[in-house]
Amino acid sequence: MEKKTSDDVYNPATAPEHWIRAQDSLKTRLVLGDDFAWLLHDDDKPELDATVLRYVGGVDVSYAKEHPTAACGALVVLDLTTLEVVYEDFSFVHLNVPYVPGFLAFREAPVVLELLEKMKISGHPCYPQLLMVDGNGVLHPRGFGLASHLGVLADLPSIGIGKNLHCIEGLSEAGVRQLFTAKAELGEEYIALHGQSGCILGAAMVSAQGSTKPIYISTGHRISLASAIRIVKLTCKFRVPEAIRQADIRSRAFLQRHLKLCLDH
DNA sequence: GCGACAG
DNA sequence: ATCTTGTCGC
Repeated sequence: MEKKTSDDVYNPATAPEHWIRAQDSLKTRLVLGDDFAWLLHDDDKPELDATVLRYVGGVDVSYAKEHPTAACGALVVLDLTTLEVVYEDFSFVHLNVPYVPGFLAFREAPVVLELLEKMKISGHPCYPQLLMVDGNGVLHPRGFGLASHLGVLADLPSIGIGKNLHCIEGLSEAGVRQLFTAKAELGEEYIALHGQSGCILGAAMVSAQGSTKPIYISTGHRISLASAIRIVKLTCKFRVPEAIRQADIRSRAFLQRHLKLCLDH
């Protein structure tokens, strides 16, 4: 039988302080600069034997309104040369942990880590060299959002993508809009997000032609913001980078299929 | 005190 | 996050 661990039980009275300690502990392992062996395809590459980034992972978790505890985690892998999906896997689970702003990882990370571990031990040749995450990295109240959490625990370079701004350190959508109108004439396609302390937390970028709403990019783990921005540009067919977009679309479809099958039985 | 708050 | 058809525009 399944054994309940402390992770399975959500105690609203103790969870916040427990979670903060866990985030602070994991954060000691966070690497903010480029720390990977591969190159980007458009890099100058004098080393002919160097590996080029090819397999980009995307993860997401979907939910169904009528079943509040039901969730579907998805892991997809894209071939960067074609932006086609070369691997997909899903996991239907029941979540006991609620969404609490600032603590998304405690709800969504376990199912994603399970999918990554399953692929890794299978020895699949397309195991991702980089992970793109639906949620922020260091653009987070304690500098350790879902993308950083997953990057550290999976020991993978990771990029955080927010579709909405998590307003911390005085950041606001209105402020971002103003910066964009000011920088638009300079041909800048993204703007740096400066915290009150002056450090750069991430970037806002208008990633698609017809879109005015930016996405919010931040370092997850083992990658610089500059490299993260380059990779996001390489993977955006639409506003949301393709790896995350495919994980989102396919996890939603899988969840609906799964729920429909449950009704028949 | 009040509102805001990644997914 | 979740639900959802048509419809406006290039």
